[in-house]
Amino acid sequence: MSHTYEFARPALTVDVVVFALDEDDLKVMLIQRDLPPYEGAWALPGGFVRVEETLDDAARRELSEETGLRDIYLEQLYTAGQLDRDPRERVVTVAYYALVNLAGHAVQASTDARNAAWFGMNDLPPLAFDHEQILKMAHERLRTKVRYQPIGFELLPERFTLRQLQHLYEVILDRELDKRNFRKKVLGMEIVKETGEIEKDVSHRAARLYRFDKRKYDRLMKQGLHFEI
Amino acid sequence: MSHTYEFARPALTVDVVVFALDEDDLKVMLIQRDLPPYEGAWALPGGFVRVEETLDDAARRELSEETGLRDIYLEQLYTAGQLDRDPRERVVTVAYYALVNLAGHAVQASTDARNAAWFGMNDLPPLAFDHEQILKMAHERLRTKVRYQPIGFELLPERFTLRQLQHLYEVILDRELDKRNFRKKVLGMEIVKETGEIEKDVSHRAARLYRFDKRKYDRLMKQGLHFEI
DNA sequence: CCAAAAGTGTTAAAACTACACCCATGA
DNA sequence: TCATGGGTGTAGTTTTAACACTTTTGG
Repeated sequence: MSHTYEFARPALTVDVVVFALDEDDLKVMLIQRDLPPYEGAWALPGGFVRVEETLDDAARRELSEETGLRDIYLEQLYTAGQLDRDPRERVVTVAYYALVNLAGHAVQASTDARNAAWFGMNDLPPLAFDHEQILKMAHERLRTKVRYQPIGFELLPERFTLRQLQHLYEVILDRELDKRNFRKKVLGMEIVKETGEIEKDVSHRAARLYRFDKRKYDRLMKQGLHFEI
Repeated sequence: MSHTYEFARPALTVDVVVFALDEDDLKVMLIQRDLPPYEGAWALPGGFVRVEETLDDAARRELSEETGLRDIYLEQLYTAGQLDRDPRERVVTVAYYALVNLAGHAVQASTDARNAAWFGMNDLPPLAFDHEQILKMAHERLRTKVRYQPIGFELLPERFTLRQLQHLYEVILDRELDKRNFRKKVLGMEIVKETGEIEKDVSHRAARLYRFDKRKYDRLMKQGLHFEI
């Protein structure tokens, strides 16, 4: 069954930059293409938007189909519409970025008979289409947004140590932070809560585990809290 | 001539929120629709993206056709893809916002035989489609962005007084600023330059005219300046 | 007992806030 | 000469940045 329109229409796709955090690195999930164009090249997960689904739904569906990732933080980034971004025809893509914590979401990468894998941000292969550009924008957005919105917590397990949190900011902002000042600031904002538990299976003194207190954060925001790391 | 595709495709449009600044108010340009749906209702300027033009080009073209505005600051906002945002069929729209200075750009509103007019942000008519939502997002974006990016200057004439600049921030941020502190801060950042000229035709002491120094701003940014009002 | 990371305060410098008066100009 | 906004400095407070040692735990 085919569809006919009076005027030519661009095809519409979504692409998703999925970030995760490692002991030492910010990672991105990429997929190896098994069809032309760019056959064999690595690309962002994504695909065509169906006419009866929203953009967000399309992004989640593609992510789930191609990487097995589900129920993750997802946010629209921008829409790329250069004329020649796809050699086949005019394709406009709505780019998203997503944040996952590696521990919680098993990397059951290749569900769709495709090859999916995590790559370190400093160790990226050449990418298909304009995906390198999209990835750069996503990285930049993450860097700026993480400073004034508590989205970083999405990259951590539900319970985390302050060192993990600090490490997250250090990796994303790409600079070292002072341990005492960082803890003072985070604890002073009162948006993380002690769980009463401590780390397990570490070969040194175990750190306290905290939890992000979204309820409190929302309350403080309403009162005009200026969250900033 | 018609176009046929294997799968149904959403229509793709652009819509633009054009902001301008008044002596006392933030204004938006709206257009009265002369066709269904929402015939007679006010709406954001915008229209269909042609298959051979980029999204930015489409936004500029529509703006020029419908409002006569040209060569203005334009930035992509987000893409709205709810299923029912247009009663006719599935339409995905890429929303933009634009900033103009009222003095420099004659409001030659209705070129396209349409009715175009400026509305104060506190005096808006009901809007067609989801345009109220888009406008709200644009307003919010302007408020947040203006604080850490010098886009506000786009709303002023090339030469402006510090009071105009302060007024701009007061209107957008919706709070009063202290005159001395504001001037200290702006002048301290060294991103505005005295022109040597002063205001004309005012019935009180004439203020000095300044100019935004983009060259210097870019230089300072590279050195890691944290611009913030 | 060693290695590894947890946890903890103080001080100096910088940034921010609040605040009031005289000056220049045109009507 | 009056009304209108232009232009200017200081002091108290808050925020930030720099900095080092003791504690706990497992191996």
